[in-house]
Amino acid sequence: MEQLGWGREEGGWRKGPWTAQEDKLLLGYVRQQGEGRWNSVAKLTGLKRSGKSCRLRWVNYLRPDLKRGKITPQEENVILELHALWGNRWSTIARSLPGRTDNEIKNYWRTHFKKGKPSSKNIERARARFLKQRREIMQGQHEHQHQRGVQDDDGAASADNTGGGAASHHADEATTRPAPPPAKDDDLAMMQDMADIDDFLQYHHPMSAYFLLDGGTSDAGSSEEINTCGATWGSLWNLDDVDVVDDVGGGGACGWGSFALLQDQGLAFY
DNA sequence: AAGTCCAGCAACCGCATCAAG
DNA sequence: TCTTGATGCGGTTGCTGGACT
Repeated sequence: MEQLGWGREEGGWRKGPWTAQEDKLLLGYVRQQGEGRWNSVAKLTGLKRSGKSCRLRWVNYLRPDLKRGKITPQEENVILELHALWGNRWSTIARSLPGRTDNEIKNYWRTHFKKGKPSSKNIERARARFLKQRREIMQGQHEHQHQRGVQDDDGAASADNTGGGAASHHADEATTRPAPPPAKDDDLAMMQDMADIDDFLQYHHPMSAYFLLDGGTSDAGSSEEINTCGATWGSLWNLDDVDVVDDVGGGGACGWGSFALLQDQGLAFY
């Protein structure tokens, strides 16, 4: 049944499901020309698809680094928590899940959570919990730096081994990490929270913050890495009370014990 | 076996943003 | 500065296949 021209040509452009032949043409184009300039795909390949359609097909289906298969529970946790922070910013969330597309995550959310679960209460709780932890850690670090005082003045490099190292790391990642969600509405307080969270994660938890396992070049899709990251997010978010936090790291270093542990395991994060 | 319902997924649409001219 | 085209993003729609009656 053909509704709304589904599977037909409209205005010179084909619409509807892609055929294997069309996929082949598009793949060939990307191999030769690289991503981008989608509007020239039709000219160069004879494909009767709009640039938009080509881009979408590539991003959501043909990209070689896409991770197939069901969303894992760990990924689901990440989706839940990031959605609690960012709302429907699917592309931002997707950047934290290598091999997953915004469309996939959006669909997953709609089918699994849209119908009232988890409750917005839980989302709020997760966010509040995180912000609380963040404040404590920031405070702890501030005190730590204060104690060190100016005695480190001669060694900016030495400072870089702690916070500075993270800072340089931070700078390096600036080009690849997801950009902080842009202000789109007037909920400035929330946006401030989100920006804080973003910066905070970047500094203090660069690995799990966005994993930043470059979907295009790394083996990010391996379930092992995903699971590991998920576990870290679990430790980040599932600290149901601050007692646990205190047990791990004496306040300031809370929860990040798992981070060190993962690094000890020789896992490469960047 | 046939019909219905619904979850999951693929794809389209409209709008926003950005860069080049 | 304005216009225009390309690209990105989020919302929505439509198809498919499996589960259920």
